[in-house]
Amino acid sequence: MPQLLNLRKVSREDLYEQVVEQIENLIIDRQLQMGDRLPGERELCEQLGVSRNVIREATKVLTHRGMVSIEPGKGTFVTLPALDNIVDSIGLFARARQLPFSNLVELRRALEPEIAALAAQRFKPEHLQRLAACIDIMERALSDPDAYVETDQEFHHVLAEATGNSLFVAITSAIVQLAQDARRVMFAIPEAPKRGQVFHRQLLKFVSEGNSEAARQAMLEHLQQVDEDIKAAFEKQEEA
Amino acid sequence: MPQLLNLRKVSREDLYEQVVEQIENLIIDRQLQMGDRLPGERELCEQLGVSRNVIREATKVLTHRGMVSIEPGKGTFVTLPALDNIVDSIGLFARARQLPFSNLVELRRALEPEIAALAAQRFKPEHLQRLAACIDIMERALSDPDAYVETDQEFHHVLAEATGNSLFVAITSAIVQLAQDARRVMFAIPEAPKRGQVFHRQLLKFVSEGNSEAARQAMLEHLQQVDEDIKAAFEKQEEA
DNA sequence: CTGGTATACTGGTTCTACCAATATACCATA
DNA sequence: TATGGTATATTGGTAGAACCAGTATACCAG
Repeated sequence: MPQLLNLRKVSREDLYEQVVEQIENLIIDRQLQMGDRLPGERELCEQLGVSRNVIREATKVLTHRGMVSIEPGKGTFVTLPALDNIVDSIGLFARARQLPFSNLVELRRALEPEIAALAAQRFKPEHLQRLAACIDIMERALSDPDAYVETDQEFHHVLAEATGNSLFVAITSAIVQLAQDARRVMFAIPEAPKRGQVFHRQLLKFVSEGNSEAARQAMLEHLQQVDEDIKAAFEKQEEA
Repeated sequence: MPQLLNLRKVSREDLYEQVVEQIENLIIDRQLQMGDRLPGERELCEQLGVSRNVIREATKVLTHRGMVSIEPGKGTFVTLPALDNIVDSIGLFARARQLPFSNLVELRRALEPEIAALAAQRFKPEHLQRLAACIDIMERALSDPDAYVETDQEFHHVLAEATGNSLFVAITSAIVQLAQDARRVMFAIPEAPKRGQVFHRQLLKFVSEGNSEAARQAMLEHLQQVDEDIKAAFEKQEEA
Protein backbone atom coordinates (compact mmCIF):
# COMPACT_ATOMS: atom_id res chain seq x y z
CA MET A 1 0.00 0.00 0.00
CA PRO A 2 1.91 3.02 -1.25
CA GLN A 3 1.58 6.26 0.63
CA LEU A 4 -0.08 8.42 -1.97
CA LEU A 5 -1.21 11.29 0.15
CA ASN A 6 0.75 13.00 2.83
CA LEU A 7 -1.83 13.42 5.52
CA ARG A 8 -1.02 15.26 8.70
CA LYS A 9 -2.04 13.13 11.56
CA VAL A 10 -5.00 14.63 13.30
CA SER A 11 -4.72 14.66 17.03
CA ARG A 12 -6.78 16.61 19.41
CA GLU A 13 -4.69 17.10 22.48
CA ASP A 14 -6.24 15.75 25.63
CA LEU A 15 -7.67 18.37 27.92
CA TYR A 16 -5.44 17.43 30.81
CA GLU A 17 -2.40 17.87 28.54
CA GLN A 18 -3.46 21.40 27.80
CA VAL A 19 -3.84 22.12 31.48
CA VAL A 20 -0.40 20.70 32.16
CA GLU A 21 1.11 22.92 29.50
CA GLN A 22 -0.65 26.03 30.71
CA ILE A 23 0.45 25.63 34.29
CA GLU A 24 3.91 24.58 33.21
CA ASN A 25 4.27 27.72 31.13
CA LEU A 26 3.08 29.88 33.98
CA ILE A 27 5.82 28.41 36.12
CA ILE A 28 8.53 28.71 33.48
CA ASP A 29 7.53 32.31 32.81
CA ARG A 30 7.79 33.00 36.51
CA GLN A 31 4.17 34.13 36.69
CA LEU A 32 3.83 31.39 39.23
CA GLN A 33 6.78 31.40 41.56
CA MET A 34 8.28 28.88 43.89
CA GLY A 35 5.97 28.42 46.88
CA ASP A 36 2.96 30.04 45.26
CA ARG A 37 -0.36 28.39 45.79
CA LEU A 38 -2.46 27.34 42.83
CA PRO A 39 -6.19 28.07 42.90
CA GLY A 40 -8.18 25.24 44.43
CA GLU A 41 -9.23 22.40 42.16
CA ARG A 42 -12.85 23.53 42.11
CA GLU A 43 -11.84 27.05 41.22
CA LEU A 44 -9.51 25.90 38.46
CA CYS A 45 -12.43 23.94 37.02
CA GLU A 46 -14.42 27.13 36.59
CA GLN A 47 -11.54 29.22 35.29
CA LEU A 48 -10.46 26.64 32.73
CA GLY A 49 -13.92 25.35 31.94
CA VAL A 50 -13.12 21.70 32.53
CA SER A 51 -14.14 19.10 35.04
CA ARG A 52 -12.33 18.50 38.26
CA ASN A 53 -11.11 15.18 36.95
CA VAL A 54 -9.12 16.87 34.24
CA ILE A 55 -7.53 19.22 36.73
CA ARG A 56 -6.57 16.36 38.97
CA GLU A 57 -4.96 14.34 36.19
CA ALA A 58 -2.96 17.41 35.25
CA THR A 59 -1.75 18.17 38.76
CA LYS A 60 -0.78 14.54 39.29
CA VAL A 61 1.46 14.69 36.24
CA LEU A 62 2.95 17.98 37.38
CA THR A 63 3.60 16.45 40.77
CA HIS A 64 5.61 13.64 39.26
CA ARG A 65 7.55 16.15 37.24
CA GLY A 66 8.46 17.84 40.49
CA MET A 67 6.86 21.12 39.54
CA VAL A 68 4.11 21.20 42.14
CA SER A 69 3.50 19.64 45.50
CA ILE A 70 0.01 18.64 46.56
CA GLU A 71 -0.88 19.02 50.22
CA PRO A 72 -4.31 17.66 51.09
CA GLY A 73 -6.41 20.05 53.10
CA LYS A 74 -4.15 22.95 52.19
CA GLY A 75 -3.70 23.22 48.46
CA THR A 76 -1.27 22.75 45.62
CA PHE A 77 2.01 24.65 45.62
CA VAL A 78 4.72 25.40 43.11
CA THR A 79 7.99 23.67 43.91
CA LEU A 80 11.49 23.53 42.51
CA PRO A 81 12.16 20.40 40.44
CA ALA A 82 14.51 18.15 42.36
CA LEU A 83 17.32 15.94 41.14
CA ASP A 84 15.09 12.94 41.63
CA ASN A 85 13.35 13.35 38.34
CA ILE A 86 16.57 13.27 36.38
CA VAL A 87 17.83 10.34 38.36
CA ASP A 88 14.56 8.49 37.93
CA SER A 89 14.27 9.11 34.22
CA ILE A 90 17.81 7.98 33.51
CA GLY A 91 17.35 5.00 35.78
CA LEU A 92 14.13 3.92 34.14
CA PHE A 93 15.61 4.39 30.70
CA ALA A 94 18.62 2.25 31.49
CA ARG A 95 16.66 -0.43 33.29
CA ALA A 96 13.96 -0.72 30.69
CA ARG A 97 16.50 -1.22 27.95
CA GLN A 98 18.77 -3.38 30.04
CA LEU A 99 21.73 -1.33 28.97
CA PRO A 100 25.04 -3.14 29.37
CA PHE A 101 27.16 -2.18 32.32
CA SER A 102 29.86 -0.97 29.97
CA ASN A 103 27.68 1.96 28.96
CA LEU A 104 27.71 3.15 32.51
CA VAL A 105 31.44 2.72 32.86
CA GLU A 106 32.08 4.76 29.75
CA LEU A 107 29.89 7.58 30.94
CA ARG A 108 31.65 7.68 34.26
CA ARG A 109 35.06 7.71 32.59
CA ALA A 110 33.99 10.72 30.59
CA LEU A 111 32.46 12.65 33.45
CA GLU A 112 34.11 11.94 36.73
CA PRO A 113 37.74 12.73 35.90
CA GLU A 114 36.62 16.13 34.68
CA ILE A 115 34.55 16.54 37.82
CA ALA A 116 37.56 15.74 39.98
CA ALA A 117 39.62 18.29 38.08
CA LEU A 118 37.00 21.02 38.45
CA ALA A 119 36.45 20.15 42.11
CA ALA A 120 40.15 20.72 42.73
CA GLN A 121 39.75 24.25 41.42
CA ARG A 122 36.56 25.25 43.12
CA PHE A 123 36.07 23.30 46.34
CA LYS A 124 35.09 25.00 49.56
CA PRO A 125 36.31 23.94 53.01
CA GLU A 126 32.96 22.34 53.63
CA HIS A 127 33.53 19.90 50.79
CA LEU A 128 36.90 18.75 52.09
CA GLN A 129 35.32 18.06 55.45
CA ARG A 130 32.56 16.01 53.93
CA LEU A 131 34.96 14.06 51.73
CA ALA A 132 37.15 13.30 54.72
CA ALA A 133 34.10 12.20 56.69
CA CYS A 134 33.12 9.83 53.89
CA ILE A 135 36.57 8.28 53.86
CA ASP A 136 36.40 7.73 57.59
CA ILE A 137 33.03 6.07 57.42
CA MET A 138 34.10 3.81 54.57
CA GLU A 139 37.20 2.85 56.53
CA ARG A 140 35.00 1.59 59.33
CA ALA A 141 32.65 -0.15 56.90
CA LEU A 142 35.10 -2.21 54.87
CA SER A 143 33.08 -5.30 55.61
CA ASP A 144 29.64 -3.76 55.44
CA PRO A 145 28.64 -3.56 51.76
CA ASP A 146 25.52 -1.48 52.31
CA ALA A 147 27.17 1.17 54.43
CA TYR A 148 30.30 1.26 52.28
CA VAL A 149 28.45 1.57 48.99
CA GLU A 150 26.16 4.26 50.31
CA THR A 151 29.05 6.32 51.54
CA ASP A 152 30.98 5.74 48.35
CA GLN A 153 28.06 7.28 46.48
CA GLU A 154 28.06 10.20 48.86
CA PHE A 155 31.78 10.68 48.20
CA HIS A 156 31.26 11.05 44.48
CA HIS A 157 28.22 13.20 45.08
CA VAL A 158 30.16 15.64 47.23
CA LEU A 159 32.89 15.80 44.63
CA ALA A 160 30.30 16.75 42.04
CA GLU A 161 28.87 19.40 44.33
CA ALA A 162 32.32 20.87 44.74
CA THR A 163 32.33 21.73 41.04
CA GLY A 164 29.46 24.12 41.70
CA ASN A 165 27.79 22.78 38.58
CA SER A 166 24.34 21.35 39.27
CA LEU A 167 24.27 19.45 36.01
CA PHE A 168 27.28 17.44 37.13
CA VAL A 169 25.55 16.78 40.41
CA ALA A 170 22.39 15.62 38.71
CA ILE A 171 24.01 13.25 36.27
CA THR A 172 26.48 11.95 38.80
CA SER A 173 23.61 11.09 41.10
CA ALA A 174 21.96 9.17 38.35
CA ILE A 175 24.93 7.09 37.27
CA VAL A 176 26.06 6.48 40.81
CA GLN A 177 22.61 5.21 41.56
CA LEU A 178 22.68 2.90 38.58
CA ALA A 179 26.08 1.57 39.56
CA GLN A 180 24.85 0.72 43.01
CA ASP A 181 24.10 -2.93 42.39
CA ALA A 182 27.40 -3.49 40.64
CA ARG A 183 29.27 -1.94 43.52
CA ARG A 184 27.81 -4.34 45.98
CA VAL A 185 28.94 -7.24 43.84
CA MET A 186 32.43 -5.86 44.16
CA PHE A 187 32.60 -7.05 47.74
CA ALA A 188 33.15 -10.54 46.40
CA ILE A 189 36.71 -9.34 45.93
CA PRO A 190 37.82 -8.92 49.55
CA GLU A 191 40.58 -6.40 48.94
CA ALA A 192 38.55 -4.25 46.53
CA PRO A 193 37.14 -1.78 49.06
CA LYS A 194 40.56 -1.30 50.62
CA ARG A 195 42.05 -0.55 47.20
CA GLY A 196 39.26 1.92 46.60
CA GLN A 197 40.15 3.75 49.77
CA VAL A 198 43.68 4.34 48.51
CA PHE A 199 42.27 6.28 45.59
CA HIS A 200 39.75 8.09 47.74
CA ARG A 201 42.57 9.38 49.90
CA GLN A 202 44.60 10.35 46.86
CA LEU A 203 41.65 12.22 45.47
CA LEU A 204 41.06 14.13 48.65
CA LYS A 205 44.75 15.03 48.79
CA PHE A 206 44.99 16.24 45.22
CA VAL A 207 41.72 18.14 45.41
CA SER A 208 42.69 19.87 48.63
CA GLU A 209 45.99 20.85 47.01
CA GLY A 210 44.12 22.28 44.06
CA ASN A 211 46.01 19.94 41.76
CA SER A 212 43.48 19.46 38.97
CA GLU A 213 45.47 17.22 36.74
CA ALA A 214 46.56 14.88 39.48
CA ALA A 215 42.95 14.67 40.67
CA ARG A 216 41.77 13.91 37.16
CA GLN A 217 44.35 11.20 36.79
CA ALA A 218 43.59 9.70 40.18
CA MET A 219 39.91 9.51 39.35
CA LEU A 220 40.67 7.85 36.06
CA GLU A 221 42.76 5.23 37.77
CA HIS A 222 40.14 4.80 40.45
CA LEU A 223 37.46 4.06 37.88
CA GLN A 224 39.83 1.73 36.09
CA GLN A 225 40.41 -0.20 39.27
CA VAL A 226 36.74 -0.35 40.18
CA ASP A 227 35.92 -1.57 36.72
CA GLU A 228 38.50 -4.35 36.97
CA ASP A 229 37.37 -5.39 40.40
CA ILE A 230 33.77 -5.56 39.27
CA LYS A 231 34.68 -7.64 36.27
CA ALA A 232 36.68 -9.98 38.48
CA ALA A 233 33.78 -10.17 40.90
CA PHE A 234 31.38 -11.08 38.13
CA GLU A 235 33.68 -13.85 36.94
CA LYS A 236 34.03 -15.14 40.45
CA GLN A 237 30.27 -15.06 40.74
CA GLU A 238 29.82 -17.10 37.60
CA GLU A 239 32.20 -19.76 38.83
CA ALA A 240 30.08 -20.31 41.90
CA MET B 1 9.54 25.30 70.17
CA PRO B 2 12.10 22.56 70.83
CA GLN B 3 11.57 19.23 69.12
CA LEU B 4 11.11 17.03 72.14
CA LEU B 5 9.67 13.97 70.52
CA ASN B 6 10.84 12.37 67.34
CA LEU B 7 7.60 11.57 65.63
CA ARG B 8 7.56 9.57 62.45
CA LYS B 9 5.51 11.49 59.97
CA VAL B 10 2.39 9.60 59.17
CA SER B 11 1.53 9.45 55.51
CA ARG B 12 -0.83 7.13 53.83
CA GLU B 13 0.31 6.86 50.26
CA ASP B 14 -2.28 8.03 47.79
CA LEU B 15 -4.12 5.25 46.04
CA TYR B 16 -3.01 6.35 42.61
CA GLU B 17 0.61 6.24 43.77
CA GLN B 18 0.19 2.65 44.78
CA VAL B 19 -1.28 1.83 41.40
CA VAL B 20 1.63 3.56 39.66
CA GLU B 21 4.10 1.53 41.67
CA GLN B 22 2.34 -1.75 41.05
CA ILE B 23 2.21 -1.31 37.30
CA GLU B 24 5.73 0.08 37.23
CA ASN B 25 7.02 -2.98 39.03
CA LEU B 26 5.19 -5.29 36.69
CA ILE B 27 6.96 -3.62 33.80
CA ILE B 28 10.38 -3.62 35.43
CA ASP B 29 10.00 -7.29 36.34
CA ARG B 30 9.11 -8.02 32.76
CA GLN B 31 5.73 -9.47 33.73
CA LEU B 32 4.35 -6.83 31.44
CA GLN B 33 6.38 -6.62 28.29
CA MET B 34 6.82 -3.98 25.66
CA GLY B 35 3.65 -3.77 23.59
CA ASP B 36 1.46 -5.65 26.04
CA ARG B 37 -1.98 -4.29 26.62
CA LEU B 38 -3.12 -3.41 30.12
CA PRO B 39 -6.59 -4.46 31.25
CA GLY B 40 -9.23 -1.85 30.50
CA GLU B 41 -9.73 0.92 33.02
CA ARG B 42 -13.03 -0.51 34.18
CA GLU B 43 -11.50 -3.92 34.67
CA LEU B 44 -8.53 -2.52 36.56
CA CYS B 45 -11.00 -0.80 38.89
CA GLU B 46 -12.46 -4.14 39.87
CA GLN B 47 -9.15 -5.96 40.14
CA LEU B 48 -7.54 -3.28 42.27
CA GLY B 49 -10.68 -2.29 44.14
CA VAL B 50 -10.42 1.42 43.39
CA SER B 51 -12.40 3.93 41.40
CA ARG B 52 -11.78 4.62 37.76
CA ASN B 53 -10.53 8.05 38.72
CA VAL B 54 -7.61 6.56 40.57
CA ILE B 55 -6.71 4.33 37.64
CA ARG B 56 -6.78 7.24 35.25
CA GLU B 57 -4.56 9.42 37.40
CA ALA B 58 -2.09 6.57 37.61
CA THR B 59 -2.01 5.87 33.88
CA LYS B 60 -1.58 9.55 33.13
CA VAL B 61 1.52 9.64 35.29
CA LEU B 62 2.86 6.48 33.69
CA THR B 63 2.25 8.02 30.28
CA HIS B 64 4.37 11.01 31.12
CA ARG B 65 7.09 8.70 32.37
CA GLY B 66 7.04 7.08 28.98
CA MET B 67 6.14 3.68 30.36
CA VAL B 68 2.73 3.30 28.76
CA SER B 69 0.95 4.75 25.79
CA ILE B 70 -2.77 5.42 25.89
CA GLU B 71 -4.71 4.89 22.69
CA PRO B 72 -8.34 5.97 22.97
CA GLY B 73 -10.72 3.37 21.68
CA LYS B 74 -8.05 0.68 21.81
CA GLY B 75 -6.46 0.51 25.20
CA THR B 76 -3.31 1.23 27.16
CA PHE B 77 -0.06 -0.38 26.07
CA VAL B 78 3.38 -0.84 27.59
CA THR B 79 6.05 1.16 25.80
CA LEU B 80 9.77 1.65 26.01
CA PRO B 81 10.74 4.88 27.79
CA ALA B 82 12.03 7.32 25.21
CA LEU B 83 14.84 9.80 25.46
CA ASP B 84 12.30 12.57 25.82
CA ASN B 85 11.84 12.05 29.52
CA ILE B 86 15.52 12.45 30.24
CA VAL B 87 15.72 15.46 27.98
CA ASP B 88 12.65 17.00 29.57
CA SER B 89 13.71 16.39 33.13
CA ILE B 90 17.16 17.86 32.60
CA GLY B 91 15.68 20.76 30.66
CA LEU B 92 13.13 21.55 33.34
CA PHE B 93 15.74 21.29 36.06
CA ALA B 94 18.10 23.67 34.30
CA ARG B 95 15.40 26.13 33.33
CA ALA B 96 13.71 26.20 36.71
CA ARG B 97 16.99 26.97 38.42
CA GLN B 98 18.21 29.31 35.72
CA LEU B 99 21.54 27.55 35.64
CA PRO B 100 24.30 29.65 34.12
CA PHE B 101 25.30 28.84 30.60
CA SER B 102 28.77 27.92 31.82
CA ASN B 103 27.36 24.82 33.49
CA LEU B 104 26.26 23.59 30.13
CA VAL B 105 29.57 24.36 28.49
CA GLU B 106 31.45 22.45 31.14
CA LEU B 107 29.27 19.41 30.76
CA ARG B 108 29.76 19.43 27.02
CA ARG B 109 33.52 19.75 27.39
CA ALA B 110 33.51 16.69 29.58
CA LEU B 111 31.28 14.57 27.42
CA GLU B 112 31.58 15.37 23.77
CA PRO B 113 35.33 14.95 23.25
CA GLU B 114 35.05 11.49 24.75
CA ILE B 115 32.06 10.81 22.52
CA ALA B 116 34.01 11.85 19.46
CA ALA B 117 36.84 9.55 20.45
CA LEU B 118 34.55 6.57 20.98
CA ALA B 119 32.67 7.30 17.78
CA ALA B 120 35.93 7.08 15.87
CA GLN B 121 36.36 3.57 17.19
CA ARG B 122 32.87 2.24 16.71
CA PHE B 123 31.11 4.07 13.90
CA LYS B 124 29.21 2.22 11.22
CA PRO B 125 29.01 3.30 7.57
CA GLU B 126 25.53 4.58 8.21
CA HIS B 127 26.83 7.11 10.69
CA LEU B 128 29.40 8.54 8.29
CA GLN B 129 26.67 9.02 5.74
CA ARG B 130 24.44 10.83 8.17
CA LEU B 131 27.27 13.02 9.39
CA ALA B 132 28.17 13.95 5.84
CA ALA B 133 24.54 14.71 5.08
CA CYS B 134 24.37 17.02 8.09
CA ILE B 135 27.45 18.90 6.91
CA ASP B 136 25.93 19.35 3.49
CA ILE B 137 22.69 20.68 4.88
CA MET B 138 24.47 23.10 7.18
CA GLU B 139 26.58 24.30 4.28
CA ARG B 140 23.44 25.29 2.48
CA ALA B 141 21.95 26.86 5.59
CA LEU B 142 24.74 29.18 6.64
CA SER B 143 22.31 32.06 6.71
CA ASP B 144 19.30 30.21 8.07
CA PRO B 145 19.71 29.98 11.84
CA ASP B 146 16.79 27.62 12.41
CA ALA B 147 17.84 25.09 9.82
CA TYR B 148 21.52 25.34 10.72
CA VAL B 149 20.98 24.92 14.44
CA GLU B 150 18.65 22.01 13.98
CA THR B 151 21.11 20.20 11.77
CA ASP B 152 23.95 21.04 14.09
CA GLN B 153 22.06 19.26 16.85
CA GLU B 154 21.50 16.31 14.58
CA PHE B 155 25.24 16.18 13.87
CA HIS B 156 26.11 15.85 17.53
CA HIS B 157 23.28 13.41 18.01
CA VAL B 158 24.56 11.12 15.28
CA LEU B 159 28.02 11.28 16.74
CA ALA B 160 26.63 10.14 20.07
CA GLU B 161 24.74 7.32 18.40
CA ALA B 162 27.94 6.16 16.76
CA THR B 163 29.33 5.37 20.20
CA GLY B 164 26.67 2.71 20.55
CA ASN B 165 26.08 3.96 24.08
CA SER B 166 22.51 5.05 24.68
CA LEU B 167 23.41 6.98 27.80
CA PHE B 168 25.61 9.25 25.73
CA VAL B 169 22.79 9.70 23.27
CA ALA B 170 20.34 10.59 26.00
CA ILE B 171 22.48 13.13 27.75
CA THR B 172 23.77 14.62 24.53
CA SER B 173 20.19 15.16 23.40
CA ALA B 174 19.44 16.96 26.60
CA ILE B 175 22.39 19.32 26.58
CA VAL B 176 22.15 19.97 22.87
CA GLN B 177 18.54 20.91 23.41
CA LEU B 178 19.46 23.26 26.23
CA ALA B 179 22.13 24.89 24.11
CA GLN B 180 19.68 25.55 21.32
CA ASP B 181 18.86 29.12 22.24
CA ALA B 182 22.48 30.02 22.71
CA ARG B 183 23.35 28.59 19.33
CA ARG B 184 20.90 30.80 17.61
CA VAL B 185 22.40 33.84 19.25
CA MET B 186 25.68 32.80 17.68
CA PHE B 187 24.47 33.91 14.28
CA ALA B 188 25.10 37.47 15.40
CA ILE B 189 28.72 36.62 14.56
CA PRO B 190 28.52 36.24 10.78
CA GLU B 191 31.55 34.01 10.34
CA ALA B 192 30.71 31.71 13.27
CA PRO B 193 28.74 29.08 11.35
CA LYS B 194 31.40 28.89 8.70
CA ARG B 195 34.06 28.35 11.33
CA GLY B 196 31.93 25.65 12.86
CA GLN B 197 31.81 23.83 9.56
CA VAL B 198 35.60 23.61 9.49
CA PHE B 199 35.51 21.59 12.67
CA HIS B 200 32.57 19.52 11.53
CA ARG B 201 34.55 18.45 8.50
CA GLN B 202 37.60 17.75 10.60
CA LEU B 203 35.55 15.63 12.94
CA LEU B 204 34.06 13.61 10.12
CA LYS B 205 37.50 13.06 8.66
CA PHE B 206 39.14 11.93 11.90
CA VAL B 207 36.20 9.74 12.86
CA SER B 208 36.12 8.04 9.49
CA GLU B 209 39.86 7.40 9.81
CA GLY B 210 39.32 5.88 13.21
CA ASN B 211 41.62 8.44 14.73
CA SER B 212 40.22 8.73 18.25
CA GLU B 213 42.66 11.20 19.66
CA ALA B 214 42.46 13.57 16.74
CA ALA B 215 38.68 13.42 16.91
CA ARG B 216 38.76 14.13 20.62
CA GLN B 217 41.03 17.09 20.09
CA ALA B 218 38.98 18.44 17.21
CA MET B 219 35.83 18.31 19.30
CA LEU B 220 37.53 20.08 22.14
CA GLU B 221 38.63 22.86 19.83
CA HIS B 222 35.19 22.98 18.28
CA LEU B 223 33.54 23.51 21.64
CA GLN B 224 36.13 26.10 22.51
CA GLN B 225 35.36 28.00 19.35
CA VAL B 226 31.62 27.77 19.80
CA ASP B 227 31.97 28.99 23.36
CA GLU B 228 34.00 32.00 22.26
CA ASP B 229 31.63 32.85 19.46
CA ILE B 230 28.67 32.70 21.78
CA LYS B 231 30.35 34.92 24.31
CA ALA B 232 31.22 37.38 21.57
CA ALA B 233 27.67 37.26 20.32
CA PHE B 234 26.30 37.99 23.76
CA GLU B 235 28.59 40.99 24.12
CA LYS B 236 27.58 42.23 20.74
CA GLN B 237 23.98 41.80 21.79
CA GLU B 238 24.45 43.87 24.93
CA GLU B 239 26.00 46.70 22.95
CA ALA B 240 22.88 46.98 20.85
C1' DC C 1 -14.70 -9.16 -2.52
C1' DT C 2 -16.51 -4.54 -1.36
C1' DG C 3 -18.79 -1.38 1.52
C1' DG C 4 -22.18 -0.43 4.91
C1' DT C 5 -24.04 -1.21 9.55
C1' DA C 6 -25.14 -2.73 14.14
C1' DT C 7 -22.95 -3.48 18.32
C1' DA C 8 -19.84 -3.87 21.96
C1' DC C 9 -15.80 -2.00 23.89
C1' DT C 10 -12.16 1.66 24.95
C1' DG C 11 -10.56 5.74 26.75
C1' DG C 12 -12.22 10.97 27.52
C1' DT C 13 -15.11 13.87 30.13
C1' DT C 14 -18.57 15.48 33.20
C1' DC C 15 -21.18 15.59 37.36
C1' DT C 16 -22.63 14.68 42.01
C1' DA C 17 -21.66 13.14 46.43
C1' DC C 18 -19.08 12.10 50.30
C1' DC C 19 -14.72 11.53 53.26
C1' DA C 20 -10.59 13.13 55.81
C1' DA C 21 -7.61 16.54 56.86
C1' DT C 22 -6.77 21.47 57.42
C1' DA C 23 -7.50 26.24 58.60
C1' DT C 24 -10.08 29.74 60.81
C1' DA C 25 -12.88 32.07 63.95
C1' DC C 26 -15.27 31.82 68.00
C1' DC C 27 -16.22 30.56 72.62
C1' DA C 28 -16.00 28.40 77.24
C1' DT C 29 -13.10 27.56 80.84
C1' DA C 30 -9.27 27.76 84.09
C1' DT D 1 -5.05 36.35 79.63
C1' DA D 2 -4.17 31.98 77.94
C1' DT D 3 -5.58 27.43 76.98
C1' DG D 4 -8.24 24.18 74.71
C1' DG D 5 -12.46 22.77 72.66
C1' DT D 6 -15.79 23.36 68.90
C1' DA D 7 -18.33 24.66 64.84
C1' DT D 8 -17.67 25.67 60.15
C1' DA D 9 -15.80 26.46 55.60
C1' DT D 10 -12.30 24.88 52.57
C1' DT D 11 -8.96 21.64 50.63
C1' DG D 12 -7.58 17.58 48.26
C1' DG D 13 -8.95 12.22 47.95
C1' DT D 14 -12.22 8.88 46.38
C1' DA D 15 -16.32 6.79 44.50
C1' DG D 16 -19.65 5.95 41.10
C1' DA D 17 -22.92 6.87 37.44
C1' DA D 18 -23.60 8.69 33.05
C1' DC D 19 -22.56 10.10 28.49
C1' DC D 20 -19.43 11.06 24.32
C1' DA D 21 -16.29 9.77 20.55
C1' DG D 22 -13.35 6.76 18.44
C1' DT D 23 -12.27 1.76 17.53
C1' DA D 24 -12.84 -3.04 16.52
C1' DT D 25 -15.57 -6.84 15.23
C1' DA D 26 -18.93 -9.55 13.14
C1' DC D 27 -22.42 -9.63 10.09
C1' DC D 28 -25.02 -8.46 6.13
C1' DA D 29 -26.22 -6.53 1.50
C1' DG D 30 -24.59 -5.53 -2.84
